[in-house]
Amino acid sequence: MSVNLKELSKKLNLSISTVSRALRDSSEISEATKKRVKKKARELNYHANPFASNLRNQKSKTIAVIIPAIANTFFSLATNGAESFAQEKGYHVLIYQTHEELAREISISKHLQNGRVDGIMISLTKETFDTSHIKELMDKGIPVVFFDRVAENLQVPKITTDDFESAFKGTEHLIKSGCKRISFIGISEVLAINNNRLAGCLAAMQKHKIKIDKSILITCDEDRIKNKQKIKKLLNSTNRPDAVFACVEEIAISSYEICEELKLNIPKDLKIMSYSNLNTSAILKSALTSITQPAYEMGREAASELFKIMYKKDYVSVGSTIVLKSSLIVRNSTK
Amino acid sequence: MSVNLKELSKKLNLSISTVSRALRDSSEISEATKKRVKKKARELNYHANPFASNLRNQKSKTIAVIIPAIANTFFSLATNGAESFAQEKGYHVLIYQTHEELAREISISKHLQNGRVDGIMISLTKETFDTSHIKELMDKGIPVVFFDRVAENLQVPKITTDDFESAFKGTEHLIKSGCKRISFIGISEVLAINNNRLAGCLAAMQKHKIKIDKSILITCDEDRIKNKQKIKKLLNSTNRPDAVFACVEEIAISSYEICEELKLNIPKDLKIMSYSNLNTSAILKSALTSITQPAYEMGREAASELFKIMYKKDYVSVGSTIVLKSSLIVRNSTK
DNA sequence: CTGTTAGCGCTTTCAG
DNA sequence: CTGAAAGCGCTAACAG
Repeated sequence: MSVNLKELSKKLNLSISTVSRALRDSSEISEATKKRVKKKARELNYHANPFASNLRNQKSKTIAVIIPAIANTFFSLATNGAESFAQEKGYHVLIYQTHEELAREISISKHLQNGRVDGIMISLTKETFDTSHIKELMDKGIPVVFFDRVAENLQVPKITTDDFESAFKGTEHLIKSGCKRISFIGISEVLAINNNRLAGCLAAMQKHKIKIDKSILITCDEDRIKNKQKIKKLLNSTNRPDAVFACVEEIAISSYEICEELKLNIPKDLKIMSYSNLNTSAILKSALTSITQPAYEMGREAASELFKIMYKKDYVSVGSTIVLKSSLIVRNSTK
Repeated sequence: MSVNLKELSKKLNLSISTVSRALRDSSEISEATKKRVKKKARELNYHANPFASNLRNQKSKTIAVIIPAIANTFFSLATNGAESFAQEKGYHVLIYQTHEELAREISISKHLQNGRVDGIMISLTKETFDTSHIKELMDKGIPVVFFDRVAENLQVPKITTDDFESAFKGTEHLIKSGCKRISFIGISEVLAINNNRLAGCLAAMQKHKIKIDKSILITCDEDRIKNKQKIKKLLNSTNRPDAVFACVEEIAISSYEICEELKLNIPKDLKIMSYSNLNTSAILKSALTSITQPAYEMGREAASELFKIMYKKDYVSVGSTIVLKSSLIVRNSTK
């Protein structure tokens, strides 16, 4: 169907190897032939078969991005950054969603052991307590980089934001706005981001001598319906918190929706502070106060780190961590 | 590095071809050997090299999704649908962003002529007036499907929503809420979605005898800054419209932000109606009224159509169009 | 500077 | 039911 090197070389009365070299600007080919070859290639609309090259070179010029969900502001921004970086480098990006299921994360990891990609960027699921599937990839020599949802026990570059610090500041902001009973709603008991954010939140409360009530530090799970019920129970109780610190956007939105149902006035009855990137639009700003992660930059940074280790011949990954700064965006009406 | 068929067959004292067949459940292999082979393969953690298979089979089990931007509610939802469908079928998804630039769309198309993917799903850029690059792909025998931003002159399956009808209904809603001076803010003069939405909007105005002022039917372009200025000028003028019909979410958000700057009260001073999928969150609902497209379903539907034509041996694509229904979500405070 | 040749790892006739 | 061998299209070592 498509024209290949053999045909092309025949038309040019040159050997296959000469043509191959000419097309890849090898220094051992004269300028004259290079020009002639390239012209003909364009004429015949020649495009190298990537599988043949990949097979020969043992590399694919492709990276994988594994994320819980693409339809999520943070992850789609990060994917944007990663894809943009990769495109600049002439690389292709395969995308895989785990839908927050460890089983899928494992299955995808297994699939990628075959060398289909030269490197992997991953943000773990809520459920990922064990990372031996990632370890296996590394053992096969496939470069891996974590971003945002990292596993701390693996020797892999990690790109995160300053979760503890930002949560600390965010909570201080709530306290300064007069909140005395702050609830933390998390997404996982195994994810570092969750635990760091919780720790930052608690530290701020401790510093300002706010009583910590463990019964209003809750964790959601996979079940959306149950989560809503949990949050509803929390917000509908007689000694309801006066603020919610939502670990992620998704939870902030659920909380917001429940406030509407319960006719609670935000921010009078309840303040919502959340990690969220929706506030790139003015719209969310008017509804809650948020901690925004530099998501696009994280994607680019992660890709950039990945390329660094991909380019190394004998790749020995180190567990360095790059921490980017989040920023606190204060709700309009609170300022 | 990785174990291959040769090694595996050596360990089993079988020929390469027998092992290959056993692994792919060929009927000409005895159950006993199949079992033995598969067990060993698992033991040795064997994974077929995809490039070798691809080269041999001339197919990649990979599709490409080409979109203007991934960090966009509609496109990320659609990508979610496409990726989910592909994952179910055991296919991989390559993602490419055009960033609304025709030049990139062309460059990506050229890259994909080499057979890296078995099929392509694409949503065009704002600038795409000419689609010969897509035609070239089709001529190379690569199945293509359009979704949302389609080119009407090509014989390709197209998945769209009922743009005219929904815009008509959305505009009627504005009119019934008392609007008398409605502005349409578009994104392109070549995209069918833009023109169909505009047509629907105008038709509703005509039906209800609302005066159409061409000076407030405007089109944005690539320049974000200029766009904001245009919209600001529109909303700051003495005979400002009492409603804006935003062709896409992006424009609705800009309009919203400008209202804040100008201290315009939404929806009292200005109503905003928009195509938007942000309203999956309660948050946007409280700010504007929107027409929501079934984005996830569109992604799945487009993937599904793509697979249909990919599976056909001698693929002759027809220009069938599948139209999905959008829904009008009315702003809370207006109900 | 150009050509010949040997694979990359897999699938698939064709023989047995 | 199993094995030998050719070849997918490209690259790179080796020769000239």
